[in-house]
Amino acid sequence: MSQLDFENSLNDQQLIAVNCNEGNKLVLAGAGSGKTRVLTYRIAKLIQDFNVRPSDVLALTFTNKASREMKDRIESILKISSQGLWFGTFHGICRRILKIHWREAELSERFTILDSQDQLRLIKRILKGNNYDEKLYDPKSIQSFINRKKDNGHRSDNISDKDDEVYVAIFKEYENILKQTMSVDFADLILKTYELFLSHNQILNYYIKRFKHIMVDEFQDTNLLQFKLLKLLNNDTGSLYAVGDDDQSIYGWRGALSKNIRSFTDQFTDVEIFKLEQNYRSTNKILKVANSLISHNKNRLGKELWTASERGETVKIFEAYNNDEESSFIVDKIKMLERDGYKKSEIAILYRNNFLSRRLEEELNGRGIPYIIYGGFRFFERSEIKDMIAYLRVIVNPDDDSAFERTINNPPRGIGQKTIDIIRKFAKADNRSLWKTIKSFQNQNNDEISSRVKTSLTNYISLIEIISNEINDLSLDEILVKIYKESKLKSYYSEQKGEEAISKQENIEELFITAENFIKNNYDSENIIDDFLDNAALEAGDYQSKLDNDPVQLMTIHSAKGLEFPVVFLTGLEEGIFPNENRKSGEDFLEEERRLCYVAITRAMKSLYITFANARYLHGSYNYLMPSRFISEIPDELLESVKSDNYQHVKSKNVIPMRKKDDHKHGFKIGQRVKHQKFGSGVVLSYEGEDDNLKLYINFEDYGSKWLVLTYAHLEFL
DNA sequence: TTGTAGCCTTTTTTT
DNA sequence: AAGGCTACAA
Repeated sequence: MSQLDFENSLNDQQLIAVNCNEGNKLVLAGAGSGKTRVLTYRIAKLIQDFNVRPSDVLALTFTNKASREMKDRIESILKISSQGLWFGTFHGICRRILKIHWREAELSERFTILDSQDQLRLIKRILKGNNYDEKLYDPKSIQSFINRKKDNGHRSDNISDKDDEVYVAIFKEYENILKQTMSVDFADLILKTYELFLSHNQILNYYIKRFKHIMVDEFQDTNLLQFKLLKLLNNDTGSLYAVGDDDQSIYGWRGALSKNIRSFTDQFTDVEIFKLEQNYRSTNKILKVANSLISHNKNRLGKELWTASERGETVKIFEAYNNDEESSFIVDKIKMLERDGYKKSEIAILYRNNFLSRRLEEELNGRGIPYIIYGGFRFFERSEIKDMIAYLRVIVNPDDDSAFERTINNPPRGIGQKTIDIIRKFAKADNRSLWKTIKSFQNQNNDEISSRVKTSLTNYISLIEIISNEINDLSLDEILVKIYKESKLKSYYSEQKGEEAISKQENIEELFITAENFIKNNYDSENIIDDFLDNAALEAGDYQSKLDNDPVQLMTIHSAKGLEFPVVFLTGLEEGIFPNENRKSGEDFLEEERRLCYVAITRAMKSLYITFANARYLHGSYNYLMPSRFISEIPDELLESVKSDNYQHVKSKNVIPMRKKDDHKHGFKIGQRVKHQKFGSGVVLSYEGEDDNLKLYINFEDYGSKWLVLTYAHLEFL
């Protein structure tokens, strides 16, 4: 075994954190301080010098990308195999455990994983089935209610009496259906594993013994249940090695508790804490920008990153007229950076939400620059792919109602809403799945179902059964090809004209290739179909415009966490978009947005461009927007304002000039203070429409942000 | 009853 | 821009 040179690969602080004895450790590590480096070298240290077997180690992350990244790094520094070492996301690892102990977990061997889309559909169906008004009971808030409960370890029979009765009733029915249809949702993967451990001591003990060393990256992202799970596995005898940074906590909306970092010392025994405050990633100037921004947050454990690296270039800020100008500026710069010797894959474009990528994609496409999008319009979320996957799901598990409903009349085969409602009614009455219900129609007369529909149902049943029977003789990709043909989806799409149908067909062809690759990469899989399905639910699949080995990297800030790039473009810095104001804007929420911005800034190693646009197409219409408050929270002297004309770099004191076009014929400006009879005083954030239809978006001090029609609002301009 | 064209609403972030 | 919903034709 070749000896690793720990001394020369790590600085003093890092070395202490890597060389420590076994036991519970907490590494508080700032952005770019070599967090993942420490984690990977620690694993190497355990295996090399502490004689720990790889199979004694469990390495947990939050995103699939982070997990792959860690695995790659470990395998490149460890010259020995990491075989037996479990890498994965919390969800992925729990799925693996549940697949092994499905019987004890009271699951079916081939349970289905519902993604959030499936979950939402199911909730809508329950609402409809009970005649609840969707306006009164918003499906999305019910979805987050259920998820929040489960993330905190509660099921519907274990709920506080403060909760809305209807919500609880829907939660109950929801759980019932999951059970009936042998499905689990994302939260279930964790919760079922937790419950399995609580109810089966011998299983828990096995894993306590097995995972003597548990490593957790991004510890600030753990939720209550994940924390409890770690505590169970730790059992006061194991060693948990957690790495985290409260300033990078950006999953509060998903139930993550950054205070888990603080609870760590109380809840685990003899915790030793290490701090890594030296940043190796970014230049001094980038770091200063990051530090000045995050200092506006009150709720921090407190730490100041420093760096010994060069001062570097000043962070650039670009004010675009609209999103067209923003994207063409970025592509201009990319071409320039390429001439300067940067590889395209060293350049990342980051944005707050996925739809902001669209205009950027167009521009990149139009000007022949290859790119890859991580997440975003996910491959496995495309409707035609979901359709194909749904067929595969029905074949594996016909009781999977969500997949059944997706496939029963797709392509149209004469089974409409009415029929489906009838099937549902019987299914609910008999407490069984939709599939079992239509099977029972075959051998009994039912006057609610016409003979024509009955034939259609029988055809559907035999379609599924015929493919099921051949499942053992065919490979995964052959099964998919067969589904495509036999389901008539193939002829359905090819009869349609238009670009959309063509692109759908192409995507399905792509799915066949994905399946082939999946077989190659998982040759040791015991059940390739199940693994493929779970992979489709748990892993989104990245989308690449065309195959190229040097693409520009596009992703949301959330998925950029943990990564670094020599050049970063941080786009869409406008009020309403970033900070995003879709949810109620409490102080906590704003701080999380600010941390998100901090994460974005600290991804950059050498140069950082921040861009914002005065106007942008949003939801189909043209909107005027204010620059993000985050820009004004960064001291002017740390930013250099650049013009789209490449050669004219103008240093400006006033980074956010008042724009001429804000002066509107109605006599108000964006940023103008106004007074309303009922809502009191506020500030104009943006406007839309003209003349009598002119609507103002006003942020009232006491009532929050509202759209008001100018003609009716009787506003007083102050 | 089903299929579909066109209207209406609605968009955070990930597993 | 895309999905859901409604109204209407077949």
